[in-house]
Amino acid sequence: MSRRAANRVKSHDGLGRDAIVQAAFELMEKAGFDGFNMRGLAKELGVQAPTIYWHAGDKGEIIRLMAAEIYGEAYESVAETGDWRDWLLSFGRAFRVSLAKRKDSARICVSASQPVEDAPARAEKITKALVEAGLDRNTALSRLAAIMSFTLGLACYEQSEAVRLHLEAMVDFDEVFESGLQALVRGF
Amino acid sequence: MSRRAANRVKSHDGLGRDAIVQAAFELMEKAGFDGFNMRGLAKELGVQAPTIYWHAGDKGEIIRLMAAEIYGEAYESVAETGDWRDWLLSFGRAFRVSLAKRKDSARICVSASQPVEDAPARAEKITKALVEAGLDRNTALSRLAAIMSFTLGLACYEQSEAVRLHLEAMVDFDEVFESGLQALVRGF
DNA sequence: CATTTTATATAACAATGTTATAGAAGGGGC
DNA sequence: GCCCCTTCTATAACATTGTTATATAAAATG
Repeated sequence: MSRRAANRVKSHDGLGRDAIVQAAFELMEKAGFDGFNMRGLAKELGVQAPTIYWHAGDKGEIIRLMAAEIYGEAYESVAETGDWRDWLLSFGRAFRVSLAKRKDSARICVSASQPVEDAPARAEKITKALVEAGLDRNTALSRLAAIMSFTLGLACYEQSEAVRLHLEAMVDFDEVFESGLQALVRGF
Repeated sequence: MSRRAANRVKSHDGLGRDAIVQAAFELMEKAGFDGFNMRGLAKELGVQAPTIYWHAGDKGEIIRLMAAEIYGEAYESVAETGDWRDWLLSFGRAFRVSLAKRKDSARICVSASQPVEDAPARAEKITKALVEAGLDRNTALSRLAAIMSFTLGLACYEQSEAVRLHLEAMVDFDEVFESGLQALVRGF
């Protein structure tokens, strides 16, 4: 285990995974996705760039940790309810709120691809809830994927400066989201 | 106009904008989004990297041209019909087909943000068709945005290697798309 | 106190986007 | 024919950035 720091929980000083991810979000807020780099993140942490590699993996891993936090917050704040339609509505809104909180969150999620290690377990939890609420497993997964796709895709457009500049005068993204979400769930 | 080659239509030899964009798609096929770089594109064109800048601006511009082609093909192949629901279904499917044709097309679209110069005009055309089919302008824009968001978002997940590895055994993306698309349009 | 582990900095490398600059190739004007 | 201007291309080089190598300080451990 020469240099992998994979399952470190917390280092004895302030430079743990959590601190790095938090600093990463702060840098993302200031610099945006394109201006996000390892030296900037190091400066945010008051440290030199290579130090980060000791605690977290590479840049891709950090992006993945950020995506994990975005998805994690959505999974955690989903309202528990018996109706699968309410589950889907609640999760869609929670995902949107989590995305809206962070600058360039959509590009983080798209670049990260995999929401990191515990994502399957979390997706499994919500899928299970949908199954208990009456959907068969395949349908549950399909509809959850649709809700997530719609929410993520809209955030992509919303966070794209050029698109926003052209559309935000004409459409209200919150209205597009809410009506689209309801249409999707109603249509299922 | 010292160095902007913005409105060049075609150079007298083979190295025009179209050739560059075509080569860009070929390189994207081989190398993927992460392996896509200017030197590789130059090699694809049998030329040195700086030459590209004379014809086609910077890397961002090339990504934008690629996105423009993806969107353009979708706009062109949409079936003309009187019913706004059929318009939306047709456009969603056309967009999906255009995305599916090219490797990492979703990331191209997300990175490009702006579908390039003539995109507003094209979006205007389809919006107009929806209005003529009975929707008010605001609703037309909102629903079109929803269809595009869903289609793009699903492609993001589908083209994400890690997500696909975990989900493709459990869900059929074509089925997720088709059922989601129909649910959206039905729910409107 | 010696040694191993933990944590950081400095230096450096490779890849990549981009610019500066020089020069070839061809076409008009004298 | 010669000059010059536009058009295009290559070479060289620079800045940024992700990442690794390596030395070393600090802390724990025996």
